Amino acid sequence: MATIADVARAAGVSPMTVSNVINGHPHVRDSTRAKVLAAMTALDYRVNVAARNLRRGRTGVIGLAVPEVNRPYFAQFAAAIIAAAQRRDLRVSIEQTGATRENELAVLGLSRNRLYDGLILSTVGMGAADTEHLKVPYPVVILGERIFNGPVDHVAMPNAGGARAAVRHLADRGCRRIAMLTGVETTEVGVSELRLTGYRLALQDLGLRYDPGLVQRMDEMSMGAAAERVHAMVTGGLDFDGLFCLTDTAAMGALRALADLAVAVPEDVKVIGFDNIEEGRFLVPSLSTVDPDHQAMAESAVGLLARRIDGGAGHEEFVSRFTVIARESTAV
Amino acid sequence: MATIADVARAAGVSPMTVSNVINGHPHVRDSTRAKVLAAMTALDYRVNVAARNLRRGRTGVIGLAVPEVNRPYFAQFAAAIIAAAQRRDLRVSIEQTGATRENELAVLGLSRNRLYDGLILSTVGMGAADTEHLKVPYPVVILGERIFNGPVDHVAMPNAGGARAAVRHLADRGCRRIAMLTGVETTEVGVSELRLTGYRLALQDLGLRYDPGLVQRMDEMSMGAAAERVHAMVTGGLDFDGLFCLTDTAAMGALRALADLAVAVPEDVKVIGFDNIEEGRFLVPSLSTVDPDHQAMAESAVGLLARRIDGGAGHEEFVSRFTVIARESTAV
DNA sequence: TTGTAGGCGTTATCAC
DNA sequence: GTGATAACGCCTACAA
Repeated sequence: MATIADVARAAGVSPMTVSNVINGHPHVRDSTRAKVLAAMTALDYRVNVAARNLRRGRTGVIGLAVPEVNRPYFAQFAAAIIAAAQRRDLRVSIEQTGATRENELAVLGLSRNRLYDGLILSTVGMGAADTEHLKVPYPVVILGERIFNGPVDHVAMPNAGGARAAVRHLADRGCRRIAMLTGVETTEVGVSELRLTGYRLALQDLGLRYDPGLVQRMDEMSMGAAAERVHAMVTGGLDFDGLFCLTDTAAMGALRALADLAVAVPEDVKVIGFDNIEEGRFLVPSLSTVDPDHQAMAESAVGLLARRIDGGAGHEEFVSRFTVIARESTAV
Repeated sequence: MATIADVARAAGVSPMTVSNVINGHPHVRDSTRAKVLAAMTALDYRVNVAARNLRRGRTGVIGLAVPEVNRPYFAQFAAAIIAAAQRRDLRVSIEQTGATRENELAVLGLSRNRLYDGLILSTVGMGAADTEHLKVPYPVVILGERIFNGPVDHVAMPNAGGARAAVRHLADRGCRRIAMLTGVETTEVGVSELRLTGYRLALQDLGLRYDPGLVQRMDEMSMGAAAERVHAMVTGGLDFDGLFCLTDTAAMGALRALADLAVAVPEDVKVIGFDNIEEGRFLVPSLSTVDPDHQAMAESAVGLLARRIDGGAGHEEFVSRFTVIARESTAV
């Protein structure tokens, strides 16, 4: 529990000099530096981050708010964010919002207590009407579509474009009755709606009729819910030969349900997901998907936030590129 | 950026009274409280956490160091920890160690900067020889076996017991040549060794001969590495009818490799994992596993840490119960 | 019930 | 190249 003052006393210098040594200031005589370093070692000195934060007005911590870390996609994203932050000497504190609007707003409020230097917020429940809430006195990067015109940076996925490509991929492999497994209509520009837009655009491209019966909405994007829904679709006699799932996680559930019902994938139904979670490669059959390049998104989110923390102005938007990854679940 | 002083001025009271209102002290006249609250709202006052931390000597943040959040098991665990911490008004900052000894030690050092009130450390790379490093001036809960006699609490999994039960489960279903997919020998009491102990004990119980050739060690516990290794085992002509995988993640890779080689699961080889990750239920075939009750472990880890933060003494150890979950991969 | 004084540990400023 | 001073915003003790 030694303080700078203790070290200064031991080294026979002033606290300020110790501080200068700690912070690598150039104008310190080598012999002085040596004395100070020796004293620091002897006393096992550690900086008190709270005091430094108070003085500097910064915490060195950024917040990351995601629905739940225990979802492969967000886990992957969180891992990438933490790694990117580490490279910039920032620590990451994670908040779980459960994908609800209230919790997303609560996180914005929390951070106003200067807990974090900045916040990366994955918006799922919030909508355009909540733009006001984004007017907070610290940098925010929204992970999601440009829902808001507020004073925030955005890191977006190519939702519509990726979905469009996924559906085209199914059609290229011969599918004509392509179903989509998506979420409930939350906000007009939520992930579900954007990917649904891509789905519809693809159908148009292909000259296929849009059949609302093929669009299946689920309350919750879990493997279990997806499995149940697909089960119901098949036993209910819905006719489809392709299935585009909103997320890979949902696709995992779908694959399981199809296996239960002895519907062969890809022979009877071809399945494609979205996110490229690591697990997809190892499923049986392995899962075709849209890869939105998390790495680039994470790097960009942290980069934008860091720039803003350092006083950068102007609101930027980053949209990652995507790739369609063809695996067994859509093989011909 | 209003401070307590600003609020006090606006409300016509002293800063101390504002502080009392903020912290819910009882002896404040209602009318005074009302005035203060009004001023706080008007000025949009937010406490400065850095200042409060400095004064209180606490940060309200606990560190959670895991190899990587992007591994289903640790993601699940992290989610549970964060939820448990949230219930106690603690925030969780995550560090990724990559399962290396150096990084685990580095995290211990980091936290000495009073960044966290306490630390939950998942030890993988550290061994008994590192006990010294655990002597840090803040509470630590080790997630892992009682490797150390140091001044720390432990939250342990029933590694040996769970492994023993898993192997017995395979034998009960008719397996006689049971292979184990495990990690490299790191520490004498690492997860790999403990579960291997369970494996050997089970063989003894069953009167089966221990065949070192059936114990397959991998450098890295990933799906990809496991798939490769199992591929090599089969194409190399290794004779086995049961496979106990160190983790469910490894088992996912194993299942994939077996499918590639047209080895039927469970008919030709039965497979069981360890961890009960959520995905296991949805694999094809669904994965039998040992469930170590993460929920209880997480709750207990945060509970122990919170108690220590609040000054509790004495080193406790919590070992969770386990259950063997039988699914398709070990069906008869 | 409310207010005053002081210090938590660090660092920016500016003088020497 | 080094150091004195002051301040970051809050809260514990004590006084009124």
